[in-house]
Amino acid sequence: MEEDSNSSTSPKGVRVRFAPSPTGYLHTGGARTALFNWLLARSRGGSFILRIEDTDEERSTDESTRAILDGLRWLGLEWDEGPEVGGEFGPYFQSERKELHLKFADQLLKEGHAFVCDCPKDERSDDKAKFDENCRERPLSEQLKLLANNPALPLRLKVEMGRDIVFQDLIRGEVRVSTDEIGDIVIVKSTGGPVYNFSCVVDDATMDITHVLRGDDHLSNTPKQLLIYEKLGWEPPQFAHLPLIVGMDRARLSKRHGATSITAYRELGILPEALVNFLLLIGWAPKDDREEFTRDEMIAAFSLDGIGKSAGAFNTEKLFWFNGKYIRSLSDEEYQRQVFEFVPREWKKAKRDDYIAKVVLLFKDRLTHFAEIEELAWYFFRAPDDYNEEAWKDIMAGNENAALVLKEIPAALKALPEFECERIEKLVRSYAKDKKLKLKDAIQPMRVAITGDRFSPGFFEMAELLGVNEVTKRCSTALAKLNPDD
RNA sequence: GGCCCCAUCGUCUAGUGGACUAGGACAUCACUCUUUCAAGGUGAAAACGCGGGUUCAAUUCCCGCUGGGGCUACCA
Repeated sequence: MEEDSNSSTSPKGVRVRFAPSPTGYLHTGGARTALFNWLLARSRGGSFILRIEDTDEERSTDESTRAILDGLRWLGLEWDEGPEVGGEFGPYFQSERKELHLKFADQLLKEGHAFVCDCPKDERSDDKAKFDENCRERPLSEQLKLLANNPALPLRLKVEMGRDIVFQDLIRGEVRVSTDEIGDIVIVKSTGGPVYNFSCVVDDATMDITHVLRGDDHLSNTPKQLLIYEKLGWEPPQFAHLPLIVGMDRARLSKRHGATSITAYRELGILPEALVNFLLLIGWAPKDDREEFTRDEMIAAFSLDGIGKSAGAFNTEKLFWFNGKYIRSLSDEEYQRQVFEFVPREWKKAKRDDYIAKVVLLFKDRLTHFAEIEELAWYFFRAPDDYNEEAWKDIMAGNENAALVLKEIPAALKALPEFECERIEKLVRSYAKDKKLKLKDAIQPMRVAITGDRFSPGFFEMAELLGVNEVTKRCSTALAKLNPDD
């Protein structure tokens, strides 16, 4: 693929847009499209424009608009023009541009490129090339009369049959479609509202958009839009169609593949940097083997020729891996601050913040996302009320030293002048040595007693945090279960 | 159904007409570190969908098939 540096790129640089319809939350595919647009603008010193396509009054909601703006900001994809920031090409809500769209539709009608169509609604849908020529060839005066009598009539574009519409897609290469497949497309609905493809063209053109970078699902819209540009006598922008993001089963991304909205990842405790880095690598690859990119690095490395043609699967495991990396790269303070948002309310009620801060730090390299903290660290806030069956069998019931360890070590720990990590370690190590036990055999029973299972952060740090009373209490609870007769 | 698009390890991908014994990453497995689990380190296993061409040579170019996907609205 050639980098285009040709005539259609205006001297002020590229102008790209992300144009979501506010009918739901910002979803994964949309976020990736926004990211690539943003990257193209930033890497070429151009502008990234946000336009909200809210012409579907039934489905558009303010709440969705809110969610989309929030989502983009959270991802760090700031727009140069659009809602809340303004710009000289506004308004940036498509619904507010209706008059403009209709003005150009009217122009097309007057120029004979469009016509009032009174064919029954479903008659044209099947065979586009065959239809009643009546309405198409009617003189303008008659059409206007028709419209005056019945305003609920759509406007169609007059499309010559048997023509090939050809364009160079920056990602796909040459795309060719026959007008036989297109037909006389509707540009204004019988409700009087402009149709998506028409609004889109008018907006892109009047907003001076140079590159339309959008999902593959729009590929078949492009020839239709090109026809509209042609009839309007406008120079079309460059087009680039991004391959879609699919689920691991290659089907369209949907709820059953897990989270699809950006908000959901935010709520799981995914860092925006991780999500962006991950999204970047679906459909785009750098010239080298790098995988981790800061914003500046990705801006520097990005170019359209690194974009592939085939759909990519959204692999949540890799996202989690990226996120773990990004979590570990946070400073301790920043990590604590962020994970604190995910700490359950009961923990905050039960324990002081500095205790919680120390606890969460023990899990910094164990988390793949912040929301995991609850299921990993709960035993720092309450004693286990049961023990994992396997763990109990292997480590407690199946270990003749368990009872001894659970009785003697806590007793010794109580005698410590200061219940602190290094002293605990020293004591436990020398105890194990005296009894000719492996350190593991001394520690694992206590770990099970404390956590209910065989995994946890380092024992000595954990013990220090819990305090001598809690440690001895949990050990004797376990001991009581192990030796019910005592 | 019609039209269109796509096709390298399970997944994201690199790559080229001969340097490919096809590279990297996630996941997997093993080893290592180690008080367990992680994290870290080392290593292993793992792919050019099939069939025809073109060519001295094809994963790379062409055609067909198969598979997957998209579009097929007076939705956006």
